[in-house]
Amino acid sequence: MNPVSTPTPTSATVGPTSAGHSTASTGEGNSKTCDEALAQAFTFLGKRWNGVILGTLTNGASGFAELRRNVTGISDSVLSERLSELQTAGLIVRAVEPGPPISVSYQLSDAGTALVPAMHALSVWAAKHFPGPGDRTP
Amino acid sequence: MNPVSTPTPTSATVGPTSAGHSTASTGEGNSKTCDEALAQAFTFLGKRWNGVILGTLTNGASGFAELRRNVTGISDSVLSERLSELQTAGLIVRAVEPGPPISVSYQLSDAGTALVPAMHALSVWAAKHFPGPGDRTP
DNA sequence: ACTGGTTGCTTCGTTTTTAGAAGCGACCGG
DNA sequence: CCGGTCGCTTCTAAAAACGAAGCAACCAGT
Repeated sequence: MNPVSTPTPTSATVGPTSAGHSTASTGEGNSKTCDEALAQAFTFLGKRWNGVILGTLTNGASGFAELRRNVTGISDSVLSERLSELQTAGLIVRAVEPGPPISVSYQLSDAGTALVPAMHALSVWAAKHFPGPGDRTP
Repeated sequence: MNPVSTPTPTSATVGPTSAGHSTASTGEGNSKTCDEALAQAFTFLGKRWNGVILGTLTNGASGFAELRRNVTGISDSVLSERLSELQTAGLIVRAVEPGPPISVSYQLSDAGTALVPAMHALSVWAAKHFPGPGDRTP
């Protein structure tokens, strides 16, 4: 399980939550490993920026530069890489408008959109347990 | 926003989902940034291994070595670091049993436990959109 | 007594990932 | 023409993760 490599959707050894590690759950008796599906979810969500990018796209389609501005702190190169990965994984869709000026927009795919309720649950949890950016009283 | 540093719960500049970037949401008109609470959640969940560790601990308390085995693919040093961070953040609790042999166990805190439903939602989503470890048809 | 194993980490060097700046062609407005 | 934006790409530097070795404490077997 090496998430360092681009989470190639083809490999079972992807992400911090690679299926590889999940498959090591032995299956019998001692079943204290992470749920495989959850591990799979964290193939993407456990990778820096993906969660925030997807969260940002819940507001609607955005272009590269717009995302760059709205996902504060992300670099061009990482954003480009993440968008490519998320697209390959089928979580977002990239649409090109060809006529001058050419423009590109990214939006959540059906799969990405299906993730929104879970993301909302995370948001609700965080709002409760991280009351303020500087308030650490979980 | 530098998640590279240990997500010190005191700082507003933590994680890929630092409050710093969320606060840059400008607040008026163009509100397409990620929800601040969600960004905060990804301070931890967007960091390699945290989601899987927390997911693993939903099965109940575990020792270090047990976690090491059950979170397949994680290294000792990263596990140690992550446990420390998650404890500092109040998501897990470390309990020491002193009498020979000394043993240490980690379990979800109240805040960590409160995260379980959201994690479950993620798991359900992933099971639907990633049907199999090697099956990439979201 | 010694050996080998487990536990719960720590340390250190290596590899991978992320960050950050600069760059490019296309397009637009002044 | 210039300067700006867009949508990236490229390259170097910094940070994170990896992987192996190490340590003290403890236990069981010979």
